[in-house]
Amino acid sequence: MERSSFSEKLIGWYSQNKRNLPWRNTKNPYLIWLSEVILQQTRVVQGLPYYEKFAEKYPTVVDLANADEQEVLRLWQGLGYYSRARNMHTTAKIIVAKCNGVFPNNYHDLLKLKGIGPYTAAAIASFAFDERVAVVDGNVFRVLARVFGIETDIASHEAKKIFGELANELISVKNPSTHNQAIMEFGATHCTPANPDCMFCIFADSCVANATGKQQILPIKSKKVKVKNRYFDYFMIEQDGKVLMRQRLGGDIWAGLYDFYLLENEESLIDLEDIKDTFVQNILKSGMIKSSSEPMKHILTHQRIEARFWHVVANIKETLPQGFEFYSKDEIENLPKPILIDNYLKNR
DNA sequence: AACTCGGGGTT
DNA sequence: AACCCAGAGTT
Repeated sequence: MERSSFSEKLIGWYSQNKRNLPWRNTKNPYLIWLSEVILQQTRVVQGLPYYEKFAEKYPTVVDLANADEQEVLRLWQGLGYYSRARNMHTTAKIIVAKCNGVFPNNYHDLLKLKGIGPYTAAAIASFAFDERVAVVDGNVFRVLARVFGIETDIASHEAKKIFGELANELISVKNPSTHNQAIMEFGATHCTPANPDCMFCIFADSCVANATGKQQILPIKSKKVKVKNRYFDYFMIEQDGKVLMRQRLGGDIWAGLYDFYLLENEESLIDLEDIKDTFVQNILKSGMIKSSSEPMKHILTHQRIEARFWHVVANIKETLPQGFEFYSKDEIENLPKPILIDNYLKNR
């Protein structure tokens, strides 16, 4: 297929079928950046309310830079992949401190920033600054793999190069911004993973997958996530109306978020008679268990967590474990928390 | 190149 | 249950 033909068909389709999304009505690089970070590995419908909240609370990069990290994480709560929020906050501060609050205006410089990888740099550069650089996201992999019959494993190093080069050959010279928007929109709403609408497709005549019936196997992706089982016994320790919590450190899920005292086991939930943790032993000696929840399943992409909550009213005299403090109900409301914790607090 | 980082929707 | 989502950072 001719390069210009591909782009013209795509942009023609887009003009008729595009959704009206708020970040498409701006050239503001900050707002575009915000939307792109939110949409990394996140569906539009899930990210939309977060975009609205962030854009209202932090209208400029300076507002975001001046915010407390905890406040940013709290606003991000429920969206997952919390390093996105922390990196975005870090980058906002750098842009204010080192770039006088002005966004880098090209792919090369954007790529240097924390949390901005090849996709996001291309998105900002093309949408905000009309640079002719192709975005390559999951949608683009799928559309190109099918239309051009590319069977390279998209998880491979090679695929990034092959699909990237093809995407950059195809991208419109005249309107790279709309082209990039269009190919992703086409992948998201027409050339969908499970049931692409090949019957009414602009590429029906030339699409290799349509001709060979390979829509279901393309794109080819080898990587299989291995899921790890984890068992969490959480102790919500209450004293004088306040609850013991701590901020989680890096190196595990939910870095920067707050949760309760946790006993984790590899095989199963804990046996109350068999607790070796001295802090919990002491708590249970001087205090009392007010309730225990049914085991709750919390499914992540690569982990399957079974969690149980013990509500203990305590009378602690010893020093608290490292990092733990008591928080009032109002304070807890403002802490960023994993959805698992938030659900428990709301529903108990 | 492989691994890790969430939560939710779809099939 | 498996897959995917406007991916990126770390090792």
